Amino acid sequence: MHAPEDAAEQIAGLLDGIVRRQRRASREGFGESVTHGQFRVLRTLDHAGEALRLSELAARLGIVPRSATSVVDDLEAAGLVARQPDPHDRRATLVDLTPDGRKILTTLREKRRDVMVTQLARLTPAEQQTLAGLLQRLAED
Amino acid sequence: MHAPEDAAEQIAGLLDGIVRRQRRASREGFGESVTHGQFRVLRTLDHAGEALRLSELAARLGIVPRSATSVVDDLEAAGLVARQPDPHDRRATLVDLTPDGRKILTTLREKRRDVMVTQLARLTPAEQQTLAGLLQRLAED
DNA sequence: AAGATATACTGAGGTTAACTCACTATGAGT
DNA sequence: ACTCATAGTGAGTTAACCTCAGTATATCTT
Repeated sequence: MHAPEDAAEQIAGLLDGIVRRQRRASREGFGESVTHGQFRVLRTLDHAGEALRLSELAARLGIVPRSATSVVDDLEAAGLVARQPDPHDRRATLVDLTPDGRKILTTLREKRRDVMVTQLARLTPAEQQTLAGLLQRLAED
Repeated sequence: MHAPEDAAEQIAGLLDGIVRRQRRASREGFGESVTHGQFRVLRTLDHAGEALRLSELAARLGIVPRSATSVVDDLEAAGLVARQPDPHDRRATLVDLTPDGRKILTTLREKRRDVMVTQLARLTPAEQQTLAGLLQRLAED
């Protein structure tokens, strides 16, 4: 009747479904404040711990620079990041979190954590550990 | 400097990144033929093993019925699914795979499997098993 | 010191995959 | 017969990407 799925397909499907639901939940959780894409930028900048070139930011996000421009535009308009010229290269722009951006990131992280925690509660801490480890290896470039 | 991420956030980030890359890869693999959303419809219909009402299809995909209408429109235009009136309810429409749809699904599955297999090769079969099990539990409704 | 080539960003415009709101047709409950 | 709910769709919007072309600046070559 219908073809069987092997392990690879099954995992692909599961990942897809989980992320889909997770993303919807955080969209609702974030409300008006910030989109998922904007959140990713904030998170990346915070993780970097310093101002990043727009192109470097794009690379870390896995998107093309042109796409990063737009997200940064919106975040800048909202006052959550700031652009400044790169002193070493007048073509480049450095992007950094503003204090407001840093503040909101903390809130968003908590909200997202709440969402995940509900789902993750089905696993024991040890299992979560295992999962994180396996995913880490899948995620390696 | 930057706030620490706990396990939940870390897992959320990893899932997000993996799916992002996986989706890009299958977009390239699928080429012109079929989009990811269309693939999901084909897969769901095949998995159901029978014609589904549009609303039921939407529910299984986790999208609102209106969104399913559009995807089905495109698939129908491509001859991969067919709509037929539900004999028991004249408001409803049943959607089913056509032979062409079934055929293309097989091809796409293989392509997607190829993509996943590359990534998954970093894990042993036993680890894949473990991962599938953990994800399964996360995915439960 | 020019000239060619490469890099950094952005304007314009397109696609996918969702969404809401409002409408029509039909079914079900009182 | 009237009301209310359900099934699908037209119209229009949003987020998150993309490509292609253009301008400004940097770097390399001769």
